[in-house]
Amino acid sequence: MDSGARVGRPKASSRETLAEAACELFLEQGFAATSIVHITRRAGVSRSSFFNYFASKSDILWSGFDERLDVVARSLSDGVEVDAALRSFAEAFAPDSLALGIVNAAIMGIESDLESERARRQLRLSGLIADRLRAPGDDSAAADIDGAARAAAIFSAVWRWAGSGPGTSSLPDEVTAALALVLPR
Amino acid sequence: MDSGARVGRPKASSRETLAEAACELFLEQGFAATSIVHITRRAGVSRSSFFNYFASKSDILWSGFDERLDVVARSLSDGVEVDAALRSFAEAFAPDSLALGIVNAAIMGIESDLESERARRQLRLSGLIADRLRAPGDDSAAADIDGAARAAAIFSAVWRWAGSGPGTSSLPDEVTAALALVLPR
DNA sequence: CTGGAATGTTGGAACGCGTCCAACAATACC
DNA sequence: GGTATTGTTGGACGCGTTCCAACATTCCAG
Repeated sequence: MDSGARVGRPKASSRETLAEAACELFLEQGFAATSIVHITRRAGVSRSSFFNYFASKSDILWSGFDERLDVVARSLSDGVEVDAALRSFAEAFAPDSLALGIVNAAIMGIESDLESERARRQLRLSGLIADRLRAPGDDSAAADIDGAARAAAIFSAVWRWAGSGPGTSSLPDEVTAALALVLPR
Repeated sequence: MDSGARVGRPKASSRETLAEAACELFLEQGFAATSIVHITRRAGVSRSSFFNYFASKSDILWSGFDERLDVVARSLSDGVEVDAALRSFAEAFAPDSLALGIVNAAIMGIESDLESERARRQLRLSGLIADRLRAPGDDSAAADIDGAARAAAIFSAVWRWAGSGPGTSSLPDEVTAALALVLPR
């Protein structure tokens, strides 16, 4: 558990610096019109450095979410109960760039990008849950369907929570409410 | 119902020609390693012409599927019953580039692309169904969840059908079986 | 103090996708 | 033959993304 860097050249930037610069620009000129050069210029680093911090442009919005999703993936493959794993996802998720993007999707002009990226993650979560739910010897689509329903509940909750402005509602509450709507088999 | 072109320069190619050339190359060298220039060269046209036939590279695989999905979208917004609309989707869907891609996903190296593109469409269908299902005055996540479950059933059926090799199973049967697994509310 | 070893930054090249456009080619109709 | 129509072509452009070699900054061991 190293708290500070010990050796080597210290970082000249950080994810936060870049994400902040990026979000400002997204709000000012939109996502598509903001190039990576733009972002790095405002953050005071070179274009090459960007990819030391984010794997792609959309990663700026999704990296926090993805970290949480990775934790859920591990929990699920470690045998944690599905609903427990999903609820723990909600508890540790803080308002971040993604929430900002959801609220200001129209201003940033990212409705379509947001949908694509959401879709990928929702399907991923769906598959993770289905794998955990699949009964041995049952190769039917039942697990896929249940997984999709639960994943949809989670994402619907996140969107509702982000859309109503952070603080107005609690994500764990939204998740619990949505999961309660999933029909038990 | 115009059967033949009347006026103007006749087409030098066709979607089929391009799709065939593309699929051959995808099988030979993989999807990522096959550039659009590659495809058009084999098809005997110029690179510019490609975009007269397909909107993107992945469109080669998905255009047939998307056409069917557009029909479903229209049916749903025209008031057709959800299950009827979904079943009619299955009836008119023929083995095409997409089915080929699903079966040979590993050879083509498109597992990840296939997942992304599938995710987008599945979420789209999910939303279409949810909009049709949403009861007036109910702004809960219930419709989203039901939509996701049904969309998952459809896509699960398509994948099973394509994966088992066309001819082995019938897509309408797969769809009916999968829809039967969706729990009624 | 000196010289690695470790870590990070930088600029540039390269590639492919997707968009746009003006020039050109082939067809049907008058 | 002229002309409107439809399609093709080549080229240019911007962007995201990958790769890499050169360089900079820090720590630590001798």
